[in-house]
Amino acid sequence: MEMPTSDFDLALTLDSGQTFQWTSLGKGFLGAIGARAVYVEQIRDILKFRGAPAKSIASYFALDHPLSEICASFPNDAAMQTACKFCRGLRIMRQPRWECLATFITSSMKQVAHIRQISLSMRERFGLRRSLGNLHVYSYPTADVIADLEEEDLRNCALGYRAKNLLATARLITSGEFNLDELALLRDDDLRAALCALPGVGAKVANCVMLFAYERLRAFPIDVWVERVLREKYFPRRRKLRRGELEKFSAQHFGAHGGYAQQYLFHHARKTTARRLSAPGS
DNA sequence: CTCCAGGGATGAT
DNA sequence: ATCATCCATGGA
Repeated sequence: MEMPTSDFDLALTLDSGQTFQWTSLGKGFLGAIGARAVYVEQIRDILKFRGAPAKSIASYFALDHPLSEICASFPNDAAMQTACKFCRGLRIMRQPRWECLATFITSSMKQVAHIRQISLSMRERFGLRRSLGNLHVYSYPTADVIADLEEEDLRNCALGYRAKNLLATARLITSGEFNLDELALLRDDDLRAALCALPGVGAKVANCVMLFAYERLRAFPIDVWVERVLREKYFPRRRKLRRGELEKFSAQHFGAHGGYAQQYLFHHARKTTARRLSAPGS
């Protein structure tokens, strides 16, 4: 099957650090949407896909987001405009709630490559094997499945100290004490506070989950990369600057689609900041 | 080898 | 409220 798209860059979107499961295969990507194995491939403005209905694909990749309007709402400063140009076609996807929450609990103090490794390891060990022809992927393990594991099972997936938090959160959800779907009714501040009550969830992870799984496009996660960008580009000569000031500034400066702005700043910084190379001539 | 990563919880100012 | 420290792991 195939469908037309506009203002969409599949490879860019999948490489922007919001999801950690898709693997490059041939000209496209293989992954899972919920519990379905899916293959997607983009040729110019045509999106070819197998494994899920068009409606599901379009929703997952948020092809309905008015990207040109969103970009037009960004502040007209140099850093933002540079990032915006660099990220043309990058969309904030609609991810399943538990999958997104759990993945970002495991993301603490981990590089994107590590999060990906943890995520894939958990899928292979505890997820459901799903096939698409002769291709195979694994769904993300449900909260119920994880709740029945031991901490060591998760540590074997390289979660380290994060294992305890993920296990505790899974058990809160499985017990019915905490319902991720009911939270969708809450306004942003209440949703954030509710998520922060979960073990292993602080402001940053809560904002990621709000942005990537609750479609709260104003949520502005501040990780080490985004904090660097804010300090260097928006507050150059201010050595002492409180964290709270950065949060206040970003909430008012980037506006109703601050989450998109944040994602563009994040991805641009991560892809253009040269890693320190070892001493030349060695 | 060293450095650092899409941080959070805890306890001390 | 803000800061210091600890927590595990492995790619670069």
